[in-house]
This record gives sequence, structure tokens and C-alpha cells, in this order.
Amino acid sequence: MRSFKEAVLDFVKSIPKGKVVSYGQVAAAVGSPRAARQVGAVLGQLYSLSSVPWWRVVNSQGVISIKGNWAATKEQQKALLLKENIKVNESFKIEMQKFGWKMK
DNA sequence: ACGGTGACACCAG
DNA sequence: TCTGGTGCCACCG
Repeated sequence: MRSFKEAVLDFVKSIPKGKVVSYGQVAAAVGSPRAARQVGAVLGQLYSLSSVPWWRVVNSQGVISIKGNWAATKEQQKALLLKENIKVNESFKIEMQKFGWKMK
């Protein structure tokens, strides 16, 4: 049985470029619909140059929710998203309806 | 074993 | 739309 952490990282790596998903979606995808907070805890261990596209994960409202004190910053995530043609407004908000990734 | 903690989600006002 | 409170659960000391 793979650990929750590994499952999360594996799923995040499968997110296609140019798309974003919510923490809840990731949690649900790995079998724990209520463990969205843990997803954040896992991503918090990564950094901007990681092989894992952690920046494609935002909260359910489509907003970047890094508080600070973490390896990465909101500005950093915003820049990475813009680089993939994903629009991020002044409030660090993304149009989930347009950039959200719906699994099948 | 147990309680504190938290890149969240969801609901009420 | 925004704020605050509550539920949740994997991880760590």
C-alpha cells in the first residue's frame, strides 16, 4: 500500500500542463476526500525547482493559498502558472471553470 | 498511544 | 462576496 504522500505526489505529476486542480480533488483522487489539508502539507515539502508540478494545485475557490513561511511563495506560484498560459489575477485567483482539470 | 497542527472544504450569516 | 467557525485526517513529537 503506497503511502498517502506518495499517492499525492504521483497524482500531481499526472496533472496536464495548463490545467489546475483543487486540494480536495487531489485528496479524493488518492482515496481520502476529506484529507485536503494533508495534500497541502505534502506539497509544502517541495520547492520551486521540484519535478512535481505543485503549482497546479490551488484551493476550491481557485485561489493560491500559500500563507508564507513555506519554501515557495504566492508570487512564485503565480509566475509558474502564467508561464503555462494560466491566467492569475491581482488577487491570485484563477478561473477554475476554464483552467480546472476534470478527470475522467 | 495521544493530542496538536494545518498550501483545505463547506456551511451559516 | 467575504468572514468566521467547524469538520477532517495524515503526520509528527
